[in-house]
Amino acid sequence: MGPVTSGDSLDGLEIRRASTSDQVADAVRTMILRGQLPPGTQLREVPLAESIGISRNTVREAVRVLARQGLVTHSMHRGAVVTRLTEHDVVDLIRARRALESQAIEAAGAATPDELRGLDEIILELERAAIDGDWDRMVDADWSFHRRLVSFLGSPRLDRFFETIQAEMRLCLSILDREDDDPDELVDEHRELRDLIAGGATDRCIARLGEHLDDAEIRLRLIARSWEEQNTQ
Amino acid sequence: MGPVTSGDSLDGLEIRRASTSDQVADAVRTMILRGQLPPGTQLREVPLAESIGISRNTVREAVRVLARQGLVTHSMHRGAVVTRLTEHDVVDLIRARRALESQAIEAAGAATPDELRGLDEIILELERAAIDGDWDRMVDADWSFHRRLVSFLGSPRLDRFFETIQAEMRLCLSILDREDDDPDELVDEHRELRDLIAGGATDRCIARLGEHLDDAEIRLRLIARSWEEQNTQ
DNA sequence: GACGTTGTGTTGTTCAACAACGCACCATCC
DNA sequence: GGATGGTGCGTTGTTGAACAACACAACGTC
Repeated sequence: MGPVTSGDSLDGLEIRRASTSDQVADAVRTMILRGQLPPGTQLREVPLAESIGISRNTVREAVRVLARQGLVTHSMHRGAVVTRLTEHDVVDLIRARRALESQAIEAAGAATPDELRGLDEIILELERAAIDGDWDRMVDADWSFHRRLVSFLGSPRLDRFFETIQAEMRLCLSILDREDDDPDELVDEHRELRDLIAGGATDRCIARLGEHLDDAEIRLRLIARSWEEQNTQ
Repeated sequence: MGPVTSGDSLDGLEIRRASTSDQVADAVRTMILRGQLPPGTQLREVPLAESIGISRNTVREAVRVLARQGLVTHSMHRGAVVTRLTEHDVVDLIRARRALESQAIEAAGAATPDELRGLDEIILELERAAIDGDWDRMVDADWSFHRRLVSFLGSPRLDRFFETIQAEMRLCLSILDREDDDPDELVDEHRELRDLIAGGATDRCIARLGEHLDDAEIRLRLIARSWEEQNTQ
C-alpha cells in the first residue's frame, strides 16, 4: 500500500474521544429526554458523582454543558434543576421553529429531486413505525423530518441550534406523548409537506407547516401552563 | 410605604450575580473580540489562572463556556485555542445570517411604525459615528442594526443564537476592520434597508440584504482563505 | 403576624496531586 | 536520507479534600 494521501477519504476524519464530563452530559441528557428525570428534578452534585463513580468537579462540568443547552436551569448556590418550560418558553421555541423551517422550505424548493430523497426515506420510516404502532419511533422520525428540512439551509450551525430547540421541546413531550393522536394523520401531514416541496408550492407548504405548528403550540402551551399553575400553588 | 405587590414593576427583576468563571469568560471574550487575543492564540490554563489570580478549575469552566460559543476551539489534551475560522465556517455563518435576517425582514414588514423606531435610533447613532469618523462605533451600530432586525422575530433564543454568530464573525473582522470602506456607503445601505421595510417592500429589502451579505462573504472568505494557506505551509 | 437568628445542606472556589496524553527531540536502523 | 521507535517535558484531564459563601427552613422573640 502506498502512503496515505489527501485523496483517501480520510479528510473529514476526526477522532474525538469524549472527555468524561461529556460522556456524563450525554448520559444525563438522554435520561432527561426519556423522561426519567422529569422537569423540576434537582441535580445535586454529590449524589450524582457518587452514583456514577466520578468526581464532583467532573459532574459540575457536565451539568454546565446541559445548562448551556437549556435542558437544566442553573441558579447561583441553588444548584441545577431539570428545566420546566414556561409558556413564554414554548412560544419562543415555536417561533424559532417557524422562522427556521419556513426559510428551510424555501431553500428546499430549489433542491434537486435527488436531495429530496432523504425526506422520502424518513417518511418511509415514519410509515413503518405507524404500522408497527411504535409511537417512539414515530416521534423520532417526525423530528428527523424537520431536522432534514432545516439541513437544506446548508448551515451546520443552524442544524445544531435546531437540535437544541428540539431537545428543549422534548422536555414537554416526554410526558404527554402517546396521547390522543392519530398516527395516520401524522404520516399524511408529512407526506403532504414533502409533496408540496417537490411540486414547487413553497408558499402553500409554508402555510401548511404554519398550521402544523399552531397545533403544536396550543398543546404545548397547555402543558406549560399547567406546570406554572402547579408551581404557583 | 406599603408592602411590595406584584404591580410594582418588579416582575421581571432577576438578580443574577455572575459566578467567577462567568466573569472570567466575559473578560476573555472581550479580549478575544477586541483582537487582543488573535486567532490561533493558545489559552493555557495555568498562566491564565495565575495572571488573573484564580484557580485553575475556575479557568477551565470559563474556557469551556467560550468553547461552547465557538470563540475558542478545544481538543483533548491539546488545550484551547482562539478559533481560527475556516472558509467553510465563513460560508456557514453567512448562510445562517441570511436565513435569520431574511425571515426577520418579513416579520418586520408586519411591525408597527412605533416598533420600527428602534431601527431609526440605531441609524442615527450610525450617522453620528460616521461624522466622528469613529469606525469602532460604526461597526457596533452596524451589528446593533442587524440584531434589532432579528429581534422582530420575537424569539429570545434566536436573538442569543444570532449574537453568538456575530461574535464568531468578529473573529475575522478584528483584523481587517478600518480598511478601504466608505463610511457613507454603510450609512446609506442601512437607511435603504430601513426605508424598504417601512415601505412594505420586503422582497426588495431581502434582495438588498442578500447583496450586502454577498459582499461580506467575499471579503471574509478571503481572510479565512489566507489563514488556511498560512496554516498549511 | 412581622422580624431577626440559628442551623443545615448545598453549591462555589481553591489547592495539591497524579494519570493520561500530545509533541518535539533524539537515537536507531535500514 | 528518510522512516521508525523510544524518551522526556509540558499540558491537560481527573480526583479528593477542604473551606467559604450562600439559600432555605425552622425556631424563637417581640
